[in-house]
Amino acid sequence: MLSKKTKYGLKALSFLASQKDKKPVQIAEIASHENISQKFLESILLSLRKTGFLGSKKGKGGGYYLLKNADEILMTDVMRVLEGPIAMVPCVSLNFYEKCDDCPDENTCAVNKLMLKVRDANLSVYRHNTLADLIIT
Amino acid sequence: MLSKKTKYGLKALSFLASQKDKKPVQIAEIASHENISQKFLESILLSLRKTGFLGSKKGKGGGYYLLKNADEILMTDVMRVLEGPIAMVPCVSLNFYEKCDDCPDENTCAVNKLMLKVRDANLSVYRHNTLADLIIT
DNA sequence: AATTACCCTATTGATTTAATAGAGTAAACA
DNA sequence: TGTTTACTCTATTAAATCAATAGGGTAATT
Repeated sequence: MLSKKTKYGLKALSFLASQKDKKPVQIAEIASHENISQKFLESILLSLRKTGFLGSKKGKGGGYYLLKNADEILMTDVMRVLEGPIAMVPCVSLNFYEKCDDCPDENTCAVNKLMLKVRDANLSVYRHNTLADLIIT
Repeated sequence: MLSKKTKYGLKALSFLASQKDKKPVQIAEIASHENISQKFLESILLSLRKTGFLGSKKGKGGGYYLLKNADEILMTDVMRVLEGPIAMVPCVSLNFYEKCDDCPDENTCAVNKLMLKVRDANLSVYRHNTLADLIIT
């Protein structure tokens, strides 16, 4: 299951990408437009800022805005920040590899073999989609 | 993340599929060979029996065995029983569809659009792999 | 009849998730 | 310069899910 955090994060990014200009948008406006708990959204936007996707401006007329063009924001990067590893098991993860403690040999592991294919399929989707591809004009 | 239930279930199925004949294998033997808590494995095998993947035999010489050939067991079916819906959000699920209560319109939803592609990619993997494909001789 | 091994229910501890509360801080504008 | 606005941060909590454990019950085989 996709976490609410990821879901809300994607919706917020899409909303920002659909703005005409790159003027800051207030948290409250994003939250109400996308039906998201404002406080929860705050923490999500904060993590997107800390990872370089968003910029923020304080004070009157402040808010959040995209730091790059939507078509330069890859879904692989967004998903890794919001949802974590793309792989379903650590032993097939590119960025978060870990050996399974219960598995004697990855080369003969049925789970490993299947999850490797699943990972590749998912990666392929995320690599070929940018934030711009999610916007429906 | 893949749940332990699914992981263990896949390992147990693979172990059964790798047997020379279709004689019943005891829970204890599967558990020790695959490093799985025996009691936990019991409940998993039980659910696989109730969903028609396994047969069981009681008494001495009893155990679990595959009801079909490994190449007739599709990963889509196995995954749906063990892990649940393949889709990451209910609004793109084929077998477990549900409308998102926070989303006014699926047709313009960025999350929906992306997760539809992800679902198709995953389905494609699971549909083209059977239990036989997981076995490394 | 005794043994073996499956079958079932209930409970628990740990972890994660989603949300809430409340105080703090920095920037803009009059 | 002071006030408003809106982002920033920490802590807490309620709920849900996951993984495992315990223990007794039942059915089939020898």
